[in-house]
Amino acid sequence: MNDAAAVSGRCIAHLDMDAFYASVELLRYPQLKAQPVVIGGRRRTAASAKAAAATEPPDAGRFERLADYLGRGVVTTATYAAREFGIRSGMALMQAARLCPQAVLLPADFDEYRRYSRLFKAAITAIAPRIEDRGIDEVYIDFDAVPGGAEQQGLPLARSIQQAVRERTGLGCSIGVAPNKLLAKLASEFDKPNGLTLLRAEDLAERVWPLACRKINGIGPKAAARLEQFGIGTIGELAQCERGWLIEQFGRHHGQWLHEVSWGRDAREIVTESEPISMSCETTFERDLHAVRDRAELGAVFTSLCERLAADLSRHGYVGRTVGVKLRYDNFRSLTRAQTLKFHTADAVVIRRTAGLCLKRAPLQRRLRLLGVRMGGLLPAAAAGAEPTAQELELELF
DNA sequence: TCTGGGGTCCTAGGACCC
DNA sequence: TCTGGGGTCCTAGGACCC
Repeated sequence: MNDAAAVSGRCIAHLDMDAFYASVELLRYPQLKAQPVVIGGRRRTAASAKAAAATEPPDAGRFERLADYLGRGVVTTATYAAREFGIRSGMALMQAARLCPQAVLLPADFDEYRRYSRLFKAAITAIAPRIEDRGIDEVYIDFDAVPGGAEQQGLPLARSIQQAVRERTGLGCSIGVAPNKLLAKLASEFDKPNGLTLLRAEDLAERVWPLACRKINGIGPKAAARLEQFGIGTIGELAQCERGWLIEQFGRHHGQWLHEVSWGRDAREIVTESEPISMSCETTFERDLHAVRDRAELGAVFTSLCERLAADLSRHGYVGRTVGVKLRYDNFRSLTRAQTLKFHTADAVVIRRTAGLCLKRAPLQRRLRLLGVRMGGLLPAAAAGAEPTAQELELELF
């Protein structure tokens, strides 16, 4: 059935910024270019960002002199020089520090990354207006929406976008061009950094089948491990499995999907607009807290999470009706509790009250390392019904 | 060597209604 | 008194992604 898409010959690109956060930092601190740089740990506050800008990344930023600072942070990203030492994103900072004590540690500055994110996306849409946002550092681009965009298999258009991004931001990116999103995403990784890769349906056996299944967007560590148990390591090996057998092993939906992607088939459209489903705020404590012994501290954090969430909702113009909490215990096990209200709201007091009721339903004997608050069932505030009366609130919450 | 924060989507079971 | 299905909503957990 996906042959129709293949015949119609869509032309889709996936653009991925090269080592995005690290590259933004190197724009500010070019003297760090050859050095191992790790980004992670505490977020940069407005004050510390100002200090950082004034002082340049100080030698005090080196791991070996920051033992107290590393806390429970993880590596958000690392420059290619740091990766040489085995440092990977997601790794505990403590471990990264052991691998490369002389690395420079920079706190993440998401405001700055978002600013560059807007810049590079604007550079793209000035040339190709139909893009699908896939987070801070990547997009899909509909080449068919650009007159002549699919000519020469999209190569000239991809080049001009790559050039425009560099001129506008000083940053490099890699682009994959293919007949669908699945293949475009794979292709953008083929030649990083500054890559430009065309991948045609007929290249499947030669270029895609040798890759590990894990390379497919949607096959994570768990699925990859299960496939490995059956001796399926590559996408080609996956493609040799019978559809029926995959469905038996992985369920109707997932099994069918595994079969489709192994043959490079993907009919998903470019989605240019979407509304958020949920918003949340969570924090990991510097040390594990106990519900009774650290009651005051925990309560203060809880309230401030609810206030931040309420502010985020209002700032973006949303209300929601399912309030939830998330806990992570000292043994790293997580749990969630949720409650759906009869009305939509973005009110901090209502959120705090409802989240409090959720929290009461969770076991609180163990110490906690993380607390989070979430609002689901979002609706644009303008589209929501009337605020509940005091009486309705009373009924539901008190 | 212990493991961030912000999301989406899927599944499964139970409640409830027709 | 005992019995059907189907549909929708809600909750909880888990996989996955950036």
